[in-house]
Amino acid sequence: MPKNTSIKDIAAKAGVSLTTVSIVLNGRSKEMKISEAMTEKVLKLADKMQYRPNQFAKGLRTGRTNTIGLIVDDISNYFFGCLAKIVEEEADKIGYTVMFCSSENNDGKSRQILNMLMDKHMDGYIIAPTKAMLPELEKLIRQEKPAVLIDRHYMELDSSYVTIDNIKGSLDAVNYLASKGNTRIALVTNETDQLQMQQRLEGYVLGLKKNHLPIVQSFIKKCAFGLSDVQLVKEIKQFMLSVEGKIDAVFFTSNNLGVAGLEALYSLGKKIPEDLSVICFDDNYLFRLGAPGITVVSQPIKSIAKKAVEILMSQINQKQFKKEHVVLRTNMIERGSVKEQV
Amino acid sequence: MPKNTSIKDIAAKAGVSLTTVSIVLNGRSKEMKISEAMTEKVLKLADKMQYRPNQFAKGLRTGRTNTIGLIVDDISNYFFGCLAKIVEEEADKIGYTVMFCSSENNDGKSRQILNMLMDKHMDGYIIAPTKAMLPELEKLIRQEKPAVLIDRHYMELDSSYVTIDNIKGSLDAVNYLASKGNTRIALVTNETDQLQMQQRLEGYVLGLKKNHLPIVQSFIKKCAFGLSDVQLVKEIKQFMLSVEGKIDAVFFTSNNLGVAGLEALYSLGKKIPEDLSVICFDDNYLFRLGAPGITVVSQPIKSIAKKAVEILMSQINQKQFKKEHVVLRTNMIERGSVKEQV
DNA sequence: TTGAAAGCGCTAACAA
DNA sequence: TTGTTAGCGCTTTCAA
Repeated sequence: MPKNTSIKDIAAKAGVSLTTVSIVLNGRSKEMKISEAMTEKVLKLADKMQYRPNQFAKGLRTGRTNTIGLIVDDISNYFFGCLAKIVEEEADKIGYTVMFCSSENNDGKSRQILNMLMDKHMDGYIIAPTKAMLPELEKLIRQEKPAVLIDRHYMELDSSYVTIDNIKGSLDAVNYLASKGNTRIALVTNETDQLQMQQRLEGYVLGLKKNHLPIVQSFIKKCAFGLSDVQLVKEIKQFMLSVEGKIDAVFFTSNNLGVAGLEALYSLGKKIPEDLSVICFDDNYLFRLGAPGITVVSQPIKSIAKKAVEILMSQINQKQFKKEHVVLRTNMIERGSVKEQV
Repeated sequence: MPKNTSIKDIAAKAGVSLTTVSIVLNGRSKEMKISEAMTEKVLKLADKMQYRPNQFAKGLRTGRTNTIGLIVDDISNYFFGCLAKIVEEEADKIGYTVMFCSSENNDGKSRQILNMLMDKHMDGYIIAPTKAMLPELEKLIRQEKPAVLIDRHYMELDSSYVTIDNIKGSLDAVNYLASKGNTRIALVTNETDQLQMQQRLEGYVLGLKKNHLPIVQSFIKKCAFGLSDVQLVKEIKQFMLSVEGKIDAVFFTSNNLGVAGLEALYSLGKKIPEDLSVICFDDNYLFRLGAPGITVVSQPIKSIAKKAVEILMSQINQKQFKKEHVVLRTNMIERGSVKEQV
């Protein structure tokens, strides 16, 4: 293994000291009044010798890694995949790389990944939090490490976050359904204490009230978290059978519930929107096309990611540690899955 | 900032030397014949003092990071998203984290990301390569760094890889279409020198020949790489218009071409499969459901990811450096997008 | 069975 | 304007 060239090698070759080389390589020549000639010489040598700084040594000294840690539920989910892509794009623009972990909404894993990332000294963290990681999260905040929560946050945790107005989003969905004459609206959501899901439920209830529609408990299905796709479809199918003929619309509160829900509905031979109006929180390929396209409450994924990186960077670069709370608005995209009831 | 506890702190507290602590913490007590009592004491102390090893220092000494670098085209793509998820799962099982970068099939970015990851001393690399990164890739291979290419590889590069039998996959698709009586089969692929795409084209041509069908150049559309979604749809739309009435089936060679293609077809008011049979290489949410579901040549994503990690680990752990070439088989999933022509 | 000390490559305080 | 040196936290050789 031919050892990489180090700052020392360059210094030797150039006949100057380590310091000089270090200064030049860090672009502080001007500041430190290193001569043009010297600077030039070192730079050229570094280039010729293919110098690449050793990030361990650098990190050991400076504590910085130029790396952002990203924790999401599941990188293969449409929402989080798109989010990760933008985060990576934005990070790349400013010379950062991204290390990602999926929490899988699994308590055990949640607990350890944040520690794992902290061990690796991320410069900042973008996290879709789970309850299980709260203790670690508190530690992070206490140490004033740059961190931004996304998708949801915890009231008891004084952190920066970028979320969306979930209540308004759900409300929009119900209002829309109601405006088309749908009066018996079912909800399919997750059994969870995550804020965004609770808020989506809340918006649904609020929407029903505002439109003077009855709130029927048996129209609300809360699926357990962490079910396999197959199980999820099965659960939703059962639910759909239990409310057959009693409802005229169903509202899914996330894209993966929507995908599973559609599978359930198709397998029951339901026609959308003839037999049932469908609306979904979150977008997905499947909803964009498909016949019919599914009307959705779409999240501004790009803005969420950009804002999160932006806040993170301001925390990383300024020593002053400002906590920011950003709540973005959702956007209804009308497609063909809602029937105009007569 | 309260400094983290170091090995030194523990040594001081325990009244022993650094060495002893290091040995114990690395689980080499037995081997080094450290007394039970000593071991116990150090371990307890480490736990109580919340010791977490400094990865920089460790890396600086050992050169290892317990991190895998993953380079894909686009993390938000269905195929790569799923792949990334499994890679992360597998890596997690063995105490590794994953750092990912999207090449975006962009030459400039391709060239730099591998260097970026190498700077960060990944223990191994899983890479969907692009032509632009060939020089870096060669360097990697020359240095015998653990690396596995996925999805495609380069003949001129003697590396480990995990791919699928693209020719056979395409052949299956064409055979299937032909068996249903489709005789005028168009192809929508990318303009690229990537092996997998060339092989899919090759399989298509082979399929036509085997079934004694004519090869019509104007039935083959090669879309430029890196088009935006909107542009892609537009291009495919134009193509579809140019072959309107002349074809009875179309074969898309990747999931994102398929998604764009469906959008194009829907916007032209085409009914699938009545107006046109459709088949696609690669799966996607959209194809699984949707009315009708799209018949696809599906890739064994899980196996690809698992195998890649497995090979990587064997390279990382054994000093002996074995290159492996794995070619997995695709799997036709019949859905409703192919018409039985009469 | 344990300890002392060197050194991984870099930065920064201090000296010249 | 440039050089010397300490030290970041860890592993490992060598010595005791």
